[in-house]
Amino acid sequence: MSLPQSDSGLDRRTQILDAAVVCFAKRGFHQASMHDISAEAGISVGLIYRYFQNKEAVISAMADRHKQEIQEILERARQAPGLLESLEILFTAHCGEKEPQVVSAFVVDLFAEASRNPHVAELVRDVCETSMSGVTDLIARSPEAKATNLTPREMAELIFAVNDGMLMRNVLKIGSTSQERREQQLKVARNLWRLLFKKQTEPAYA
Amino acid sequence: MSLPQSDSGLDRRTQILDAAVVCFAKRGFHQASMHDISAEAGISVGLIYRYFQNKEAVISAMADRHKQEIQEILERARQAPGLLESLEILFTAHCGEKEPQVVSAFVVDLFAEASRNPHVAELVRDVCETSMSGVTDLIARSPEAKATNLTPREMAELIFAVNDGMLMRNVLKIGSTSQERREQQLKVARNLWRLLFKKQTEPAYA
Amino acid sequence: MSLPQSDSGLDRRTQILDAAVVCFAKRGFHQASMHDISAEAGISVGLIYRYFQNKEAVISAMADRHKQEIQEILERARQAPGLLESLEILFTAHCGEKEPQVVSAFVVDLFAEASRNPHVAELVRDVCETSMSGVTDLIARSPEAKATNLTPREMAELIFAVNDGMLMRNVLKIGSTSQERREQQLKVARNLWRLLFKKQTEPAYA
Amino acid sequence: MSLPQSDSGLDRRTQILDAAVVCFAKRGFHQASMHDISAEAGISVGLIYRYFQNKEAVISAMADRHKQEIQEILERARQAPGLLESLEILFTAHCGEKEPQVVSAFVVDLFAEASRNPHVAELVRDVCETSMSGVTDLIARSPEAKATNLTPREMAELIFAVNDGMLMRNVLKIGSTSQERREQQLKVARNLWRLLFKKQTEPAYA
DNA sequence: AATGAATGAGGCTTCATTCAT
DNA sequence: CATGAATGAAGCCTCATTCAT
Repeated sequence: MSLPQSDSGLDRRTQILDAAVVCFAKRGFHQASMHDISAEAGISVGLIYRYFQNKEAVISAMADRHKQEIQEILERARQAPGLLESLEILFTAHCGEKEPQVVSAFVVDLFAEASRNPHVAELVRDVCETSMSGVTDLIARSPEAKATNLTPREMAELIFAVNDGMLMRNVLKIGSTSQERREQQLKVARNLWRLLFKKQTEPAYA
Repeated sequence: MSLPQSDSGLDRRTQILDAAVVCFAKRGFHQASMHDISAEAGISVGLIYRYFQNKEAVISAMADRHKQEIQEILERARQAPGLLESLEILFTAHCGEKEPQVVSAFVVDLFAEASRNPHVAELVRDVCETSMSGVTDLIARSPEAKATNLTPREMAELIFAVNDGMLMRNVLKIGSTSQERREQQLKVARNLWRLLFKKQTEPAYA
Repeated sequence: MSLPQSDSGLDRRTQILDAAVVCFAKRGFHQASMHDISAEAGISVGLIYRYFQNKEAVISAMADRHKQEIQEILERARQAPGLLESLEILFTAHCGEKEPQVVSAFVVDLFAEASRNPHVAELVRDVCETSMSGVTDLIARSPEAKATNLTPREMAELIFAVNDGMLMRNVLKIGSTSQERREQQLKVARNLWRLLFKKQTEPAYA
Repeated sequence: MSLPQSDSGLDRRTQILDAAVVCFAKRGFHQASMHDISAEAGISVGLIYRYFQNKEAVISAMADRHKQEIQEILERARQAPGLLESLEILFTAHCGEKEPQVVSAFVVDLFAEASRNPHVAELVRDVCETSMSGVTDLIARSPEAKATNLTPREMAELIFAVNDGMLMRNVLKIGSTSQERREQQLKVARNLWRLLFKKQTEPAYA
C-alpha cells in the first residue's frame, strides 16, 4: 500500500509468477491448475485473471520472465574478469542457482511447450539467439580463444549445447544432491572449455 | 489372419503406439487426448483400453519403446567401422532419422514427464546410462581417442550433452528445413569430435 | 446474504441431497447419474463436486442423513404418551411420512449398497443398533409390556423385522394408493403389537 | 454333447444364471458387468447373448428362477408334518440354505430392482402373492392356529414381514458367522410363531 | 456352437473461466 | 481490489452389445 497502483500490479504479477514456477515445475504447465497456482500464491483464483488474461498468458509471462533472467545472467557473465569465469557464471545460472531441480524442470517444459505454441517458441528462440550472440561476442573479444580453428560462433554453439544437454539430464535426478550433480556437470563442462580455450595463464607481466 | 493372436496383439499395440507418438509430438503427452490417439490410429477409443491399462500405460510403453530404439541404435553404432562413424550414426539416429521434428518433440516431452513420473524417470535414466556406457566403451577401445587427457567417460558425457542439447534446440524449428538444421548441428558436433579424437588418418597404407 | 458462508454451504448440500434422494429412489444409487442429480437440483454438475468429493460421498452423506432422520424419529417416538403411540409413530415415519414410495425405495437401495460398501454398512448397522436399543428401552420402561414371556429386546427385534419387512414390500406398489397400503400395513403391525402388549386400558382411574 | 440341444441349452442357461447370482450378490445387478458373469461362468461374453437377449433378460431370468425356487420351498413346506415345521423350513430356505449372505444380498437387490423395473416388480409381486396364499392356506388348515383372533391371512402377513425383515438385516453381516446369525433370527421368529399358534402338543390321542 | 476383438455411447470427474458480491 | 461460487465443455474410462472368424 506504500506503493502506487502500477507497482502493486507488478508485485501481484511477480507473486503469481513466483507461485506459477513452483507449480509448473512440480506438475508441468498443463497439469498445473489455476487453482494450484492461486493456492500456492495464497490468493483467489479470480485474482489471477485480473493480472493475466488466461492461463496461456501466465505461461507466456513466465517464458518472458525467463528471457529476462537469462539476459541478466548474460550481463553478469559479461562483467566477469575472464572468459572462463563468464562461462562458469553462465553455466551455474543456466539451471537455476538455488533450485536447479525446479528451474530445469521448468525449462524442459518450456521447450516442450515451445514445440507446439508458436508464441512461446518465438520467445525461446529469442532467448537462445540473444544468449548465443552474447557469448559469441564474448569469445571473439577474449584473448584466450586461440586454441582451435573453430569460429567463435561454433564455439558458442558447442557451449550452449552442452549447457542445455546438462540441464536436460538434471530432471532425471541422477546422483544424490543437486549440489553434487552440479559439481559433476561443471567438471565435464570445464573439460570442453579447456579444449576450446587456453587458460589465460597469469599473464606474462614479467 | 495369417498371424496368431499374440501377434495381432503386438500389431495393435504397435499401431496404437505409432499413433501415440504422432499425437504426443503434436500436442504433448497430456494435451493429447485418448480420442486423438484413437482417431490417429483409425480405431475406437475403447479398443486402446484392451491393449493398455490406461493413458499412463501408453506413455510408459512409449518410453519403453524409445529405450529399445536407442538400444538398437547403439548396436548399429557399435558395428560402424570407426569411432567417428559411430558417433555420426548415433547423432543422426538420436533425433530420429526420418522425422527429427516429431522425435525431438517427443523426447523433450519424455524428459519433462520424467521429472514428475518416477516410472518414466527410471526408464529414461536407464536409457541414458546404457547409452553412456556403450559409448564410453566404444571410445575406450578406439585407437583414435588419444588427443586429450580426458577419460573415455568424460568424453562420452560431453558427446551426449551435445547431442541432447541439439535435440532440445530442434523443437524451436530454427532455420528452414529439418535437413538443413541437421547439417548445421552435425557440423558443430563434428567440431567437438575433432577436438576429442584424432582422425584415424586413412591408415598407413604406405 | 443473511446467512454466513457455512450456512450457504449447508443449504447447498441439503439441496443436492434432496435432489439425490429423488434420483436415487427413481433409478437407484448407481443408475442415477451425477447429471440426473444436478438437473434435479437445478444446478450444474461441477457444482456438486464443490460440496461432495465424489458420487460415493453423496451416497454416504445420504446414508448419514438417513441415520439422523431415524434418530429424530426415535426421539419423537420417545415422547409419545404410550408405547403403542410410540410404535405407531415409529412405523409411520419408518417408511417416510410423505412419500413412502420414495423413502422405501431409497432404504432398500441403501441396504443393497450396504451389502457391498463397508462404509455404508457401518452407518446402517449403527442406525439399526441405535433404533433397536432405543425401542428396547422404551419397551422395558413401559407398563404395557407384560403379556408374554419375551424379553424387551426380543420384542424390539420382532417389531423392527416387521417394519423392515413392510418397507421392503412397499416397493412392489401392491394395492392402489400408498395411503391405502400404509393402512393395511398398520393393521397388520398393530396385530403384532396387540399380541405383545396389553393395551394400557384407559387407566383404572375409576 | 451327450444331451440333445434343448438340454444343452438349459444347462448353459443354468450355468450362466449360477454365475450371475454370484456376481449380482457380490456387486449388484448393475455394477456386475457381463464380463464379470462370463468370467465367473468360465465362458465368453458373446455366448451369454446366445442364451439371453441382453443383460435385462438375465436379470429377469434370475427373478424368474427365484420365483421357482420359492415355489419349490413352498411345496416342501406344505409337506412338513406340522405348521411350525413348515414355517421353519420356509424361514430357513427364505434366505438361502447354504449361502444366506449371497441369497440375501441378491433378494434385496431384486426388490431394489423391482422398484424401478415393472417386469421384475411383476415377478416379485407374483412370488409374494403365491407364497402368501400358500402360507395362508397352510395356517387355515392347521389345527394349531387357534391362539389369537387374527385371520390366517393376517398371520401370514406377519410371518412374511418378519422373514423379509430378517433377510434385509442379513446383508449387514451383524454377528460373526452366518450360522450364528440364522440361529439368532430363528429364535426371534419362533417367538412370533409361539404367539400365533399353540404347539400341537403331541396330540391327545389318549 | 463359441470366441473375443471391436465399437461407441455414456458416466464420473476436472478445470479454465466468469461474475455477483 | 478481491473472493470463490458457479458453469459447462472436455477428458478418461467402462461396458453392453455386435460380429467376423
